Amino acid sequence: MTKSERTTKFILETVAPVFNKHGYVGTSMSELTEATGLTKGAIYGNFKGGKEELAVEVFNYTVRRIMWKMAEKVNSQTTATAKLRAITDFYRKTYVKHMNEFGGCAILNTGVDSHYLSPALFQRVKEVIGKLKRNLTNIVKEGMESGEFRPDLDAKLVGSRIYAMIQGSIFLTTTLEEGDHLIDMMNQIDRMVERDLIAQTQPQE
Amino acid sequence: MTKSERTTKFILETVAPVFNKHGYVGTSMSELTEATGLTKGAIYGNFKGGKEELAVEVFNYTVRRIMWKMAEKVNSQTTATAKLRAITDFYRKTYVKHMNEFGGCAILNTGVDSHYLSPALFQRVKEVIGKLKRNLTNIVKEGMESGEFRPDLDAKLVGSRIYAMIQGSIFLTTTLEEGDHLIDMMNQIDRMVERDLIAQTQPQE
DNA sequence: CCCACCATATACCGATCGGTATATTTTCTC
DNA sequence: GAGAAAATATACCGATCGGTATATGGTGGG
Repeated sequence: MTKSERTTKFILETVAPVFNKHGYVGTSMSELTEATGLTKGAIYGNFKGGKEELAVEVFNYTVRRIMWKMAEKVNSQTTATAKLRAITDFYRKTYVKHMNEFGGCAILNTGVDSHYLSPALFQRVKEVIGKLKRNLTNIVKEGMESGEFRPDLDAKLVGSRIYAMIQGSIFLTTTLEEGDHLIDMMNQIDRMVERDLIAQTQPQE
Repeated sequence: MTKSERTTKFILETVAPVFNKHGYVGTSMSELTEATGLTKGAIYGNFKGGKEELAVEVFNYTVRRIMWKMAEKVNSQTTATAKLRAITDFYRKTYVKHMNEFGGCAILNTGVDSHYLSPALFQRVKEVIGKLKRNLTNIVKEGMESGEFRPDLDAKLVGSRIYAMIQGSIFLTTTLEEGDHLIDMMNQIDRMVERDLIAQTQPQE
């Protein structure tokens, strides 16, 4: 790994929480030079596309890192139930901590922030949300095919719903600065999986 | 109503969607003069506190108007079940349309946007969210006291949860530009009320 | 170890930022 | 309807914005 590659990575890492907290327009180049200790020459040298390209790459970098962590936990599970549980556990344990250090959720913040301000950035957010929704949907489908889940589910709807619940609780957690909201919602999702998704061998006890 | 009062109101109305779309820092005074057709002199004359005071008053104005509309629908109902249903109906019918015209949800956008950038604005968002959560919680309590709902509910938790679900679906709706997310979530909340909140006279059929 | 090249720093650009002092017009009161 | 007062327009402020051209310095290949 060459020196300049390390610099590029260093910029991405250092600048990510700044962008996340202050938003795309709210972050100035001078903030970035201050945060990194570098000069504009260095930053523009590594990101020729200017502020917008930098913001997009920062977003990609952040999302890739955190999604990788989640995928690791999820893929080590075999059943759909366990995978969904791994996801709620990830948000409960890993993601709350991440948000505290990072200054909130990049997807939520960037999604709201870039709308009407940076088409390129906004497009990327849409794609990432689409991917996360698809992941959830696929797990539900998997569960349906294996007989683990009820066969009459609308997998896409369930996936979207779970993701909306997650993001809603993230919004309350960061805005009210009360982590309970996320925890409670993850409990609620677990409960929902158990009651509405898992195929019940007998209708009732 | 004097002329200047009408001007003040005109500014608030005209400027509200601009602030909502571009955010606090993303909105420049020149955008506001352009949108209103007025000059800086007029705007600063009506809002001595400058951009931040204007943003706060715009937020208050917007929230008050939309919350009033919702309260109207809710207060015309007598039972807790009907009140919750009035709320989901409000989001389904009135709020989706409002967001289309307005450029999204002021609470979500301002909450994300003002964090780390405008303490005064952020504080107001927290207060408004607190109030909306409290409204929901109080309806749940009301239902518990009337015997309409199960007596063993954690009203505050239920209220928060419903609000988080609403906001999560709003985020997906505006970011993915697909209104279905909000509709589906409102259906889900209705279902949740019926199954988890309403006291069942017999445990099962 | 040297030197060519690439990365970073410096200095600077015009544009725009939020804000204000003052001139001018409009509104309201009597 | 005249005049005081309030509201709006105009002109301007220093600071900072994102971005760039060029000078300087450090890195890595031969």
